[in-house]
Amino acid sequence: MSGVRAQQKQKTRQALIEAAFNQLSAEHSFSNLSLREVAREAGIAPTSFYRHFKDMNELGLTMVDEAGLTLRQLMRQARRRIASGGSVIITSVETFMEFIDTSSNQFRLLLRERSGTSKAFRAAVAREIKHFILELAHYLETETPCDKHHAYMQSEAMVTLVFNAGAEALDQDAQQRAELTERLIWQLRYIARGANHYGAQ
Amino acid sequence: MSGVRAQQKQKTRQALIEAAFNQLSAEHSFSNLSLREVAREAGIAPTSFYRHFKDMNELGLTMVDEAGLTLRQLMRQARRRIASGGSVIITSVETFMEFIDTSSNQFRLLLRERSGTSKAFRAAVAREIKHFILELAHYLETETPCDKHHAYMQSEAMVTLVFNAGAEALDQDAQQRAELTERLIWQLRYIARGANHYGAQ
DNA sequence: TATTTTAGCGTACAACTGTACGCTGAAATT
DNA sequence: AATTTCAGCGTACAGTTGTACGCTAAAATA
Repeated sequence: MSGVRAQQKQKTRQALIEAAFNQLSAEHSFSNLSLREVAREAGIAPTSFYRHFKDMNELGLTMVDEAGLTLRQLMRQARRRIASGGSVIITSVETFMEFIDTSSNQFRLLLRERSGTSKAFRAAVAREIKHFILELAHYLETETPCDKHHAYMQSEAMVTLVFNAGAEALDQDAQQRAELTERLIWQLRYIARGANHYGAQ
Repeated sequence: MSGVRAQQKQKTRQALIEAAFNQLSAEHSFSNLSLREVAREAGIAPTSFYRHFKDMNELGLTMVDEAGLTLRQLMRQARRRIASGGSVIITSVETFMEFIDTSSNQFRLLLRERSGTSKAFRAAVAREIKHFILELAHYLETETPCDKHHAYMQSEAMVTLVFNAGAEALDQDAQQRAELTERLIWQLRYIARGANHYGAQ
């Protein structure tokens, strides 16, 4: 097992995924990508693409999974920072902004396919975001005086705002981002305050 | 002035715009549209398209303007309902959900191009949304005990949540929408509460 | 060692795209 | 009435797309 052959296959499969991510940008979305372009950048013949994916859709879903994984790893790291004494809101926001900065194409994929033309894509992204919401909701439920239902709604609102701020940040310079982040933090405070008021148990 | 000729030109121009809107759907975004398909549906030859728009981009920007106009008109109507004694939050949310229901393709355009591949599109959509935020912020500033800066942040957060809920509603049935709307209303209450606390003057 | 499996290639093709170019007939202008 | 303007058309072309098909060489298996 894991012979030379399977190893090489895995390698070009990954090359395809990376080629696709590389071609994403502010001006290029996944649905604009062509199978041929991706294959070209990955250094294989167009027809060899099919040895790895049934079609571009399958590649895309794999990419969504990968982006979700990256995000989850980053947030796990954030939780560690929080556990060792950081502010929840500020640490989470900082971590998310880091994700947007260092993995902007992965974020762009999630952002765009969330409202894209493939139901499967939309569902996949929604699933990733839901993970997120549930994790945060769990935290809020155990660490703040907020009942389960309100914790969920609070979490949902917060994740929505953070995600959206991330989208805006993509087009902004450092100065604008700083202002955006500051507003975002206030807005998260509003929600925390309101939820703790209505949802106190 | 307004001769037979100019009138006919205006008519086919509108036919192009409507053809393009008709071709938008859950599975078809603006960037998937082809000039030829749009021209075909509008009943003109592909090359005649250029008599009306420089390219598809110009058509798209016109469509964004039109969608923004529709939305603004709807919200003006909502303000009238509020003035005659309705709840601000509930009336606004209901009006927005109505927009999504009756003009789903116009909403889809705004939703997708907000994070699309054309900077001009993104800016155009951002402008429409900013209108919205400023209007609501003005209302909050005059009608609630909240200073200017906090009124703006509150408004921004609220519009973001409403817009995002609209996006989710697109894929949902009546039952799910009702639940979503209920959550949304709670979330808006959180924000109102929190903003009034931190921003009270 | 002999056989089977398979990642990757090259060729080929039909479908579609945007758009350049020149024509036409009717409306508008003179 | 003579002239100009111009919305819309048809033809044409080069470029790109996805993918069907059959081949090859090397790795895996027997």
